[in-house]
Amino acid sequence: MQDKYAPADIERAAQTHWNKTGAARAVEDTSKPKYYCLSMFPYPSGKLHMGHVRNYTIGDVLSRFHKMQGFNVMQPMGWDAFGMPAENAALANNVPPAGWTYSNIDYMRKQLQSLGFAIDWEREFATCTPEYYRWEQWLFTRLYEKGLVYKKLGTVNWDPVDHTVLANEQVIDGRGWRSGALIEKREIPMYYMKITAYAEELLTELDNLPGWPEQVRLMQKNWIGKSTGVRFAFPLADNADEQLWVFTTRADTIMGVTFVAVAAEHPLAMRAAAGNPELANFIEECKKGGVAEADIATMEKKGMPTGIYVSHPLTGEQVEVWVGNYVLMSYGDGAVMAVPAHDERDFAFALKYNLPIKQVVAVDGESFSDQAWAESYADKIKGKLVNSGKYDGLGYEAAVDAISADLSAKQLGDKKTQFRLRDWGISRQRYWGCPIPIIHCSTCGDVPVPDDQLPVVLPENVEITGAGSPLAKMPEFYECKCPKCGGDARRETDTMDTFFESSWYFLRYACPDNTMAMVDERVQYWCKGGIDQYIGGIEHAILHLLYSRFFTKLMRDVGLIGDLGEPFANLLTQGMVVAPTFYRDLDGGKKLWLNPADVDVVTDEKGRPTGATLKSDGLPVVIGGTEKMSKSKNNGVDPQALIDQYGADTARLFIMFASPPDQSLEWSDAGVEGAYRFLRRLWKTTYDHVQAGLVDTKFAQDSLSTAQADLRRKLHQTMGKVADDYGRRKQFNTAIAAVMELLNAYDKCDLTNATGRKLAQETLESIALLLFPIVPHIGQALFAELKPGLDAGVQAFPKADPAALKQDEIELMVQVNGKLRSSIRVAAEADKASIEAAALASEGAVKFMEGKPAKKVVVVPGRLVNIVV
RNA sequence: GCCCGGGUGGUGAAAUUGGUAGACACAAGAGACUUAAAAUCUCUCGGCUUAUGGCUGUACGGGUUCGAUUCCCGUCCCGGGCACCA
Repeated sequence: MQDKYAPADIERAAQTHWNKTGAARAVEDTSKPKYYCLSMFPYPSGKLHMGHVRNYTIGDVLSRFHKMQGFNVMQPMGWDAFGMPAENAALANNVPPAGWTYSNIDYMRKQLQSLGFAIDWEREFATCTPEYYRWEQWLFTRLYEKGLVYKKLGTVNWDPVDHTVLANEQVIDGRGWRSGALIEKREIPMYYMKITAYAEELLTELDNLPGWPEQVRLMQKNWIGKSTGVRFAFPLADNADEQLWVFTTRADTIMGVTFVAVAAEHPLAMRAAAGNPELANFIEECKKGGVAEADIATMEKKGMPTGIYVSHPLTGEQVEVWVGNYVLMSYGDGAVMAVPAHDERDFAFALKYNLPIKQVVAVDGESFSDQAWAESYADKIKGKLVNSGKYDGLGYEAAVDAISADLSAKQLGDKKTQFRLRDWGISRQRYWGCPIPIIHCSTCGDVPVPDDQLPVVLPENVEITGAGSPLAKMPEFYECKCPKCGGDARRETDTMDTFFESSWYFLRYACPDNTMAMVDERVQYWCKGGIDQYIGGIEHAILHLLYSRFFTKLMRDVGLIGDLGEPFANLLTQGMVVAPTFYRDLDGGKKLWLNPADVDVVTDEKGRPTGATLKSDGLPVVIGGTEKMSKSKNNGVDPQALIDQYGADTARLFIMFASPPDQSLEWSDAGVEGAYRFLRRLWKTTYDHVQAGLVDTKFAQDSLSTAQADLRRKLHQTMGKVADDYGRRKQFNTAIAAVMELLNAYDKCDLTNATGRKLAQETLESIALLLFPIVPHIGQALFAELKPGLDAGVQAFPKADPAALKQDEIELMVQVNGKLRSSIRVAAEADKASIEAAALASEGAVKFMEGKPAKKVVVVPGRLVNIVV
């Protein structure tokens, strides 16, 4: 055995061994329970970042642990290869997106392999290849025929200078990121997936996902946003045949309506604007800015009257229609009733424009008094109706029932269930994505590309200019014949949202080699009951996970995957790896983001940052917020240096030890040294034992000294704890801490006699196996030294021996009035009365009871005694 | 703005079901070994204090309880998502 821990050597040897034995190869085998362990596949952005290392180490620990527990494990890997960064790189460096992507994949694959993950590389694929995306084109045409894909107008960010559609990320403070031009909203035709048809199932099935974090289920539930309310109409004052429809969850307040607000794009607004230049200007103003909801929701609420009046459906009273910049055309009917007395936003709006405020709900008879009252009252309280004619005195539910019944009788409305969830617009006016398989024919309309003409292959020789859609400038791509009539036609030049690819890749891993079908029966083996563990960033809690659930249901209903309806049985959402951001302001409001590795942070004596300078020029830079590591903020930390210097095991150990997986992790280099030191110490400890000679582990429990029995108890407690931490709690930091404690105890224990050496052998063998899932290379090497010829990865995970766990005497804490005052040692099986007596007699208890009698004594078995005086 | 999380020593964190707050580490300081350095080992390490003890302390303000980092109400701050970043 080498006396020094040499990670480079043992990692190379272990990886060679695993490759040679096909250790990570997954083959269907019905004799064992399967364990499909999936980590979210990476976007090939260039090189691995810390978030990847964290994500894939978690997956690897769970995979290796379950393999040792007897499962047939599959851990695949692939590439989410379409996306904007490839086009950005093309613009910046004049490299073709395909070439850029494939070379990134090659580099990142090597990095993943150097980390020693037990990945079945024979299942690898990239989503940008026709072999992959042809199947989603095929599915798209099936869904189009079923009516689950349809075309309608959608609103996008339009850059009027570059004449191009921008992603929300490319709109910075309302301006285009390259042109600096003020962004406008523009409506263009797009294809939509009818996810709302599955809203109810996507919602109810959340209750059948006990393996998902409550947090994620709640976020999805709120996102789908089922609400029951009333949809009703205001007839137009000058033409009762025409109606303005709205939806409300507060139909009880309908008698308090003092105006109606519509979106700028609403037909009524457009009509009113025709003869009203001022209003037309206002509507134009509403079109300024991007489409991101966060921006719309935080901007100043503005409005303007249209001069159009509608009749209140119950009172016939005239109510004016306003245009409001906060009303979204894409929600419901693009119009809302306004009840300033009972809605915060309406209240603020009414105050600003001097509109009437009419209280119609009261709690405990309180009546509207002043502005402050209304602010605290609005939107919060349901009570009894007042000022509402025949509805006075009714509570919320009775009022909604009565009002909706009256509306229904007049055929002006009814109760309705509404979802916040909107259909999924999938058209992108970009190049590096999957072409939408539709052909536009002037006589036949939109025609899906027939199966025998699939795939529609994305051309790879392309010029990226940043202005307009590249495919729309390539006649050799878009000129085609109509599959129906054979006449000249134009191919769709939009590509699909890249969420399309990531919504089904996990099913394709079961059968990546199938050239005849999207998926096959192997999905039934690997995905039965759902993928056993899915691991990925919490930032995907809503969109990616919801789309994947939706796709699974779509594919089920197309008959592709049997009755599989939910893709992920267990979900672990890892926290973000975050890092500080640094920038310098450039001309035109742009920012130059600087990598933390290139910046020196200046701190005060308390360790608080006071400023930062760029290493290369020593001049100050601005410290931004601490945010998730991302390409756009240039705050990613490259793990490669860490791997090169210390080896994969140290990198894996450190990142697992730094914090529990679901917590966000602020990156810092400090502590890496400690992880390395621990591995070195473990190596040295094992080396010392091996040098003294290997022994067997057969000995009688009662031949151990008290100290040795204590160590052996700790060893077997640690086995239970680590298995529980890996399997149930998924808290790897505490598992590592427990092994560190064990090694500390080992060092302090005298193990020089014959039994002691056997206990040493037992302890070191166990530690190698306990840590194997986290640090497999050193685990493999140490176990092979301790048990020559044996392979750590195929051993059963250590299991605690009940005889070792037995304890005669235990320590209990003694509190007086809830404060810790002393401790007592009692027999493990001592009864309550004798524990109470011992506690009352203890020195600390006597002192702090000050002679007063005990009013009450609480005994918590195995923990403490609390004496109340 | 809305939805979801989080806030514990100088730092990362632990406390699993309401029961010993700070395990395990990092950093720092002191010492041993060494010609010296590195490595290694030992000790100290929340704050205050009249120090073998006592008081206090888990963002802040309240509450429930014999007992609260944990449960409830309110406030502040930080992070994630908000439908075209992935």
